[in-house]
Amino acid sequence: MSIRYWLLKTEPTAFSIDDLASRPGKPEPWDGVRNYQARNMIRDEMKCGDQVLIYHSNCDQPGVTGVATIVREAYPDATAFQPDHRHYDPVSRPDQPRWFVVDVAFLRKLKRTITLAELKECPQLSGLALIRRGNRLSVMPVTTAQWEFILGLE
DNA sequence: GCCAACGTTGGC
DNA sequence: GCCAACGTTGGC
Repeated sequence: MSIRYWLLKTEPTAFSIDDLASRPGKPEPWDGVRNYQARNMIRDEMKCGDQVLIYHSNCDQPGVTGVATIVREAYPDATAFQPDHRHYDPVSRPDQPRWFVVDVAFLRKLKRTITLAELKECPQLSGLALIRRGNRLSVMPVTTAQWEFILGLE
């Protein structure tokens, strides 16, 4: 089975590609995902060696900013167990976790941000969940063709 | 800051 | 199980 490709959204004020780049060799748990569809992909489908596009949302220039790779497969999201944490979920318990993370490691930052506006104009990406109106999914699969096309825009 | 789109909650 | 109310996401 060959590797798969994904896109992960993050708000750069919370965690950005620069944050990831500043911790070379230090994997980061991709925590805080609280959506079942996204959770299922994290828990069931993302594998070590898969590659991910890092996407910045809710910022001046929404778009793809970098590339990372998965270095640890799903394990429980510890932030859900912490009452003081922004992502605390009392229903998720250590003996029966509801939310999961994978660890991602920095690969590279793109030379420029490939903006959402730009991606929207590409008919080759019409099937990508990101550009569908009203889309809120924070984790989504990217096909090999979409992956190569997006990085080809760099 | 606005607001459309979407997901979740909870009364019934 | 329905669905209105509410909260969140996230582009603009």
